[in-house]
Amino acid sequence: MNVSQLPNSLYKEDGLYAEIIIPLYLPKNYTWSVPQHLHEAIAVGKRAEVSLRNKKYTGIVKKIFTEKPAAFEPKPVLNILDNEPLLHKEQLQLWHWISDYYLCTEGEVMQAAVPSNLKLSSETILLWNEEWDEDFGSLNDEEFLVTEALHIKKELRLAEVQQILDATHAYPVIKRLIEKNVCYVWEELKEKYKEKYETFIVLNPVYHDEEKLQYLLNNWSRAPKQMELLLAYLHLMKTEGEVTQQELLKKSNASPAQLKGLIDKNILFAHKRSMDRLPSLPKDVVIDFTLSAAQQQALKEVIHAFTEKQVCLLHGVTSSGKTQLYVRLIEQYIRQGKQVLYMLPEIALTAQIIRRLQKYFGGHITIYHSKFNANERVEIWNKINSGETKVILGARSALFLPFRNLGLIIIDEEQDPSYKQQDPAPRYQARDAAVYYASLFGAKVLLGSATPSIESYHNCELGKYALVKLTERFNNAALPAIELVDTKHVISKPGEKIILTPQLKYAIENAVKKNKQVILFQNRRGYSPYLICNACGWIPHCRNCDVTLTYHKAKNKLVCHYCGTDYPVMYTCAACGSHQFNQRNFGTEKIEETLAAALPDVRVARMDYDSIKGKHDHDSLIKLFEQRRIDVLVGTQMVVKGLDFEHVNLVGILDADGILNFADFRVNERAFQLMEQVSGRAGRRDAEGEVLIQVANTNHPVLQLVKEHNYEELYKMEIANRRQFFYPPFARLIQITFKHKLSNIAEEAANLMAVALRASFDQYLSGPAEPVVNRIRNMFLWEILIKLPREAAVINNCKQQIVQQTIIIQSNPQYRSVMITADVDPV
DNA sequence: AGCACGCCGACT
DNA sequence: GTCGGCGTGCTC
Repeated sequence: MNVSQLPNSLYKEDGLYAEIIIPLYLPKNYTWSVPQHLHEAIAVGKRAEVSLRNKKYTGIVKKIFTEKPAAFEPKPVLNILDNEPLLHKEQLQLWHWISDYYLCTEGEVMQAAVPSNLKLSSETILLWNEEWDEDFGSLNDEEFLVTEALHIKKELRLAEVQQILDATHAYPVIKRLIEKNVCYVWEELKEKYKEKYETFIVLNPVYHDEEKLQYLLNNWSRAPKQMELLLAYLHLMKTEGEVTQQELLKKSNASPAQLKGLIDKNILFAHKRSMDRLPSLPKDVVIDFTLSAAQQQALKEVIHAFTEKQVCLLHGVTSSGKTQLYVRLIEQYIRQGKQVLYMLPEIALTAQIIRRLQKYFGGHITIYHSKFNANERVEIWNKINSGETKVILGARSALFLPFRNLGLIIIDEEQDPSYKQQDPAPRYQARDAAVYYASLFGAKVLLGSATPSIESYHNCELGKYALVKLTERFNNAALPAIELVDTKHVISKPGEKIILTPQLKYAIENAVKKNKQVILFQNRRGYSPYLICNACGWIPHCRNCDVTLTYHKAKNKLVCHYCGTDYPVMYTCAACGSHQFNQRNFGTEKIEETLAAALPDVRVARMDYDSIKGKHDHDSLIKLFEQRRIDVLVGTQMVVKGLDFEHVNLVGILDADGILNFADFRVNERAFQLMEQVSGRAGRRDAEGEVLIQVANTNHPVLQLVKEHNYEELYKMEIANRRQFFYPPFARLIQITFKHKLSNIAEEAANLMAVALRASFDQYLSGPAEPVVNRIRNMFLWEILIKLPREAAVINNCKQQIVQQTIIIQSNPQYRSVMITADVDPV
């Protein structure tokens, strides 16, 4: 241990104690004592092996101190697992900030932050007790099965026992076996990360001598296959330089036995070498473009803004070439030897952008997102920790990597909701956490967006962030012309929406004729968003989530888009017994079908959550579209994120009413952002971009703003709305805790929420708070109704009673809690 | 997380 | 009467 970490007077070999974060939901961090022999090794940020309730865990040392805790007797730290700290003080500070700000434990942050292969937890192993009297008769069936297996193997892992006993009740059986002295248990920590080895084949150096090699070949007797293999090897070596065993066998069609023959004869050697899983590219910076005058100017402004402010918002219209600006900025930081974190929403991390950046930064850049497997993550982690990697391109979880001298964080598409982690704790907003994180390094943050979030824009208005605008499209392409197509007067069946207006149909035909491509956007997957009973108007809902079920034609199922459960198609109305259902509205699946019927010569493909099973499907679909083997791409939000297609000049928004009527409390912002993003896909390389918006409510104010790309006006409108009806732009997190089950408490909870919020409103609002509070009450009521049933299902529908009703702003992990997040203002 | 302990309904 | 599910408390 580094003595300087201790207060001066306490170098003495007194007791040493460590506060250690373990990846569990514990009310606070626990303390372990550090035995003498680990005094040297222990340091803040290293992993420690500790035992808690007789299970072993890997934790991170957070603090080292000498005062003995009075309240309990600490157990000893069992081991220190690292030679060098895995984390630095900045990461630990970040964890602490997140746990405090977003109301969770540091253990939960650790769970999200550290790759699973670095968090070992113990494995229970049963060991055969040689001294057992082998009285098999005393065992019941289950005990006998386990004992039998153990008798043969002498050692069983918990997972194996669970396999024998079908999982659920392995523990009681094991317990009885221990009591009966059949076995005893052992807890073992396993390092899960494994280095990757590759076997290389090398020629015995003796034969580097041309003559000797010739002699060998000329005097070859028997084993003609081996000779063939050797020749194949020599050829490969000449062309590739290095030859791996795998490659050699594949290319020569030889068998491992033949290779072994050559190795046994000492002609070839095989040796194993530890390999990098990540492809290594040359560490060059090759930037082969020049910025336009407008980009140049914006870059200058950003750099200047960073001399005064920590955060800068770059508001650039779609296709203004924000990425190129980032690239230039990143270049500057790399040249200063600083690290850069470039964050993108997960969905935008496509092969397209990755390829582009790798072209510029080669081996300096590393990608990090959830699709990487655990071993790869460890390698990325180490490369950042050692400072070898300068640039990380990653999704929100990349924030937790152990940067050492971070200089810049770029958050592209900063308004994207996927920066918020919703489901498992920590529920954090990565964009805001990044602002805090950067401040720990004195690093700068660049937020980029064509449609900034209201929060960030507001921070600019307040003077907290700097604002730089980029209003010109790259290559001087004009923004696409936006045209509304009124669907009110297009004849269709009553209650049904028109999918393809004649105007849009004509425009598609026209675009395809000109060899251009088309993107059609519909914010609904599936075939029909809901079925409705013809007789009584009953609509099938999900049992768990209480949301309407979407009909999927391909699967012939009703699917809940909230929890994913599917139900058989209903033929009988649960309310009135009628057998007639109408399909209301349309989703991507139906559009695809309609198009195929209306325009049989046009090649149509669909891109949504259903048509893309693996990451691979996504990439290959994009490739097909890029290669122009598809004319029309129908899709959900997926088609808008981070893709740059050169030949699209028509974009259709099929049901703008659906977007404008979002049952969402931020209607205008979301609707504007979505339409702006979608329409930005048109005409990125030429001046002929065209956007058709099919809409019945043509007077909606947001449509006008979309046509004008008038973000400023939208912002004003939105802020005014929030002040009047909703909530202050930046409410703090609110958490309600219930000490028992949740069910008929939604109303109650919403009331409580309203009470708590009323107080916070006084700061922001001058007028009467009542309308605001009512609106919020309803909003939270909705949230709770939607979200609680899932929670309640987990906790198994118990009694309808709140034992404790408190709204706490501080965390109290003792209790089960429901948390509702509002957007949070970064400190 | 996981495991022990205590409380109430089903039942060999 | 007990067996066992479920809910609650506790772990350095």
